[in-house]
Amino acid sequence: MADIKSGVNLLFLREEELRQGIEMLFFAYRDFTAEPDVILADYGFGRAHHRVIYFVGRSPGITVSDLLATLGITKQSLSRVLSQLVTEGFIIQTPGLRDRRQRLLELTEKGVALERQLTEEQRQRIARAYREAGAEAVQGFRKVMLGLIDEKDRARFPQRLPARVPPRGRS
Amino acid sequence: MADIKSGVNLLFLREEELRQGIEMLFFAYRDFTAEPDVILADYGFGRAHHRVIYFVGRSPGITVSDLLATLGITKQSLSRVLSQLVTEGFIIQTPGLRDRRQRLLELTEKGVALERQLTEEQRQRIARAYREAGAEAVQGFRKVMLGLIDEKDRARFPQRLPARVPPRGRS
DNA sequence: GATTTTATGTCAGCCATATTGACTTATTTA
DNA sequence: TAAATAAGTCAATATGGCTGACATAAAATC
Repeated sequence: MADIKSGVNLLFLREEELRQGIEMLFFAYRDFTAEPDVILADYGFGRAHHRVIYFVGRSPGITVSDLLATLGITKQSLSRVLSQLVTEGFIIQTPGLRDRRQRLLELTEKGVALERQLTEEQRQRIARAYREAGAEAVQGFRKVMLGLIDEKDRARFPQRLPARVPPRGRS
Repeated sequence: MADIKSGVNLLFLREEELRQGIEMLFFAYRDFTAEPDVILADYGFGRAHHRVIYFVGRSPGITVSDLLATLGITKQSLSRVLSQLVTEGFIIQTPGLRDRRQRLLELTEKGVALERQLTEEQRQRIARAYREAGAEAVQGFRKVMLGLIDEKDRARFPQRLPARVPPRGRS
């Protein structure tokens, strides 16, 4: 009887633990995106604009194809948002040197400023959470998060020394 | 010079680490919601339906107000989704006993079955990530995630022994 | 007992973001 | 030269949010 009861209890705890995991992801993502949304509204932009600005800022000179793959949306969806950002001077497109079909994307100064403004609060939120949790907890956080992410995207997260493309490779 | 260089390096690592944090959240959330979406499409439902089914399943007998607060949307937004789920027999509403203005929400058998089907993959994804990362990492993950979540929502995540409302309190 | 507040629901319209499908243009590759 | 690729566009559609205004029933308060 004690065995059964404890077995049930373990199952319950496990179920509860997994559900909490699901919900933590939901609430964290929600709260995490809420703050930039307020700023974006001032510009008449939405969350989609933020994502584009973020990833272009992250990888200056990124191609449209790569950006599409990163965002996981269709080019038609990207089109509106991207052309808006280009028209309003937050992003510039320059033809690729090796392949002139490509249009490499970069933030303008204005774009960099907006990216900073948008991401700053998120950066602070993460920094605070990391600081309060401690280095060991951060390692655990990374480990679990990587396990949650599809295998194909894990390569985006090198443990150390990202060996990234040098900033502003062209020009 | 060594000091400056190492200071810059530290800043760079910190920046890189924070950006990876932002991105892990983005990709984890995206991959996490992708699988249920496929199933939902079979029913003509969207992600919003999933969230309603999930939280009603999580707290049987929840009031509409509480559900709204949990989801963080307006009643007009909830309305479409909820009435669809009620009409199609996934959720039943029963008047509150103490306050007959309330309409307490519960999953039907059909609703429970769908909830299981939808959440099962997510549960497995979390379970796998937890298992592979280990108990210590999971503690770190929880710590950081809680730090990312707005203070007002942290009470949803008791460390142990949730002391939840007994399932099916009424009837 | 009358009035106010609360819980819920509904109608209408608007906006952002995503989708699919079809087609175009320029450039590179085979 | 022909085929494949990178990027863009037009059109139609779906989903999921939003605001505002109004309605009903029940509870709480004066």
